[in-house]
Amino acid sequence: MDADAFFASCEQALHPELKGRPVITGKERGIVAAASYEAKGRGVKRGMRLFEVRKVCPDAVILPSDYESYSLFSMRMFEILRRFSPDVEEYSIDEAFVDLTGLRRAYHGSYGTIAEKIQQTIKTEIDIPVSVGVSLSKVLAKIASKHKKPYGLVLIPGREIHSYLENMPIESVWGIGANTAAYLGKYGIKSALDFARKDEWFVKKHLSKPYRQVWDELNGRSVLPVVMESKKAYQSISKSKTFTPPSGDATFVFAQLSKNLENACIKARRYRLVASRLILFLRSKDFQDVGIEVKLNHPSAYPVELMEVLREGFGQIYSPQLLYRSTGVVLVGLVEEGQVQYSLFDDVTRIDKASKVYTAVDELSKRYGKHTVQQASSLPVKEQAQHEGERGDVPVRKTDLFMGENKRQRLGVPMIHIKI
DNA sequence: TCTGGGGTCCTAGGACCC
DNA sequence: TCTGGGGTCCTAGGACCC
Repeated sequence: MDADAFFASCEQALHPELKGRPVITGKERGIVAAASYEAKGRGVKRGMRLFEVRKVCPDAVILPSDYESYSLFSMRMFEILRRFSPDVEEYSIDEAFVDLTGLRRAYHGSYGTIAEKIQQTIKTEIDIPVSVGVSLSKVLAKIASKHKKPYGLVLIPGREIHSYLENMPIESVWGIGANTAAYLGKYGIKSALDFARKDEWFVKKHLSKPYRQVWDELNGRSVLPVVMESKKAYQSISKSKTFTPPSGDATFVFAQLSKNLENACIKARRYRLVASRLILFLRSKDFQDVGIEVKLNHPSAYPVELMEVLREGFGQIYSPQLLYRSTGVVLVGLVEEGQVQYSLFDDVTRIDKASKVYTAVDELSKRYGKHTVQQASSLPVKEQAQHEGERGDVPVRKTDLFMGENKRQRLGVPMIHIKI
C-alpha cells in the first residue's frame, strides 16, 4: 500500500477547502516535497524549486511541511492495516507491506476484495487516497501499486507477471538503481522481463545477494519477508545543510558544520543515544565531496566533547582554494546511553559534568526554543543566513533559523555567552 | 534530475588470532 | 625464520530507497 501524494493529501484532508486545488508542501526548504495530483497535472514535479513552481502553476498553494500531522495520519493508516492483518511492515511514512496470505476465508472474498476494502476504509476514515498492489512478492506488489496511481488497485497474478514486466524499464524496479541498470544493460537487459528471464547461472555469476533476491521476487518467488518489528533504534543520525551562495570562508563553513553537529547531537540525546564514531563531510560548489571518519575516545552526544575532534577533522579536509555549498555530519556506532563502558583513561568526572550541562541545555531549549544555548563556533552561520533570507529565489524559513532568538526576545531573555 | 535531506544494507579485503 | 589452514572482526566503499 502506497499513499498518493501523501503530504499533500494530508493537507487536503486537514483543510477540505484545498481539495481540487494544486497543493504543494516543502515551503521551508524551497523545493517540492510533495505535490497533489492537481499540481502534478500542471507539470509540478518532486524536487522542483519553488520559484519554478510559481511560474508553471501560479495558483499553487505552497505550504511548509507539517511532519507532526503527517506522522499522525501515518499511524492511523497503519492501525487500519493491522485491523486486516497482524502482519504489517511499516516501510516508510506513507508505505506499508501487508501479508494477506490465508485471509481469504476470514473475509469471505478474494485478495482483491480485501485490498479494495482496505483502500476504502482508509479513504472513509481518514480521507487519504492510497494505491494498492497485490501480488506474490513484495517486489511485484510494489510494481502493482505503482502501476495505476492515484487510487489504483492492481492485482498481478502469477500468470500475468510477464505482461507487467515486459515494458517496464529495469531501473524502475525496486532495488535496481541507475548503476545496476547500466551494468545489466551491458548484457542486453533492458526491461524487467529481460532480467526475470535470465537463468540462475547468470544471476549467481554476476550479481550479489540483493539483486538475486529481486530476481527471485520478479519471478513470483517470495524471498523478502514482511517484517513486523517496529522500527529498531537508529543505526546512524545525520544532519546536513546546503547554503547559498557557496562560501570559501573557513569560519563560516565550520560554523555550518558545528551547527549540524549540534543538531545531530540534539536528536541523539532525544533518543538517549551516544555515538562512538563521527563522520564529517564537505561538498564543494562543483559537487565534489570530501569526508573523514573519526573514532571517538568514548561514545558521546555532547558537542563540547566533540568540538575538538570536529575542528581537527575539518582541518584535514578543508581546502582554502575551494568554495563549499554544504556540510554535514553523521553520528555512527550508536549505543544506548546507559550501556556505555568507560575505560580507565576516560575522565569520568568530566563526562559527568558534560552530561549535566546538556541536561540543562535541553531543558532550556524546551522552554525558550532550540539553540537557546549553543556553541559559539556555530554563531557565524547567521552572518550569511541573514543575507540569504533576503534573496528572492531561495526562500529560507527564517523562523527556523532564528527561532531561538525570536522567542528569547519575545520573552525578554537576554543572550548569555557561557564558557565551559 | 542540473542535483535537498535522511536513512539502510551488503561485500571485499585487511588485521589479527589460534 | 619459515610454513599451512582456518576463523572472526572491522572498515571502506558502493548501491539503493523514500
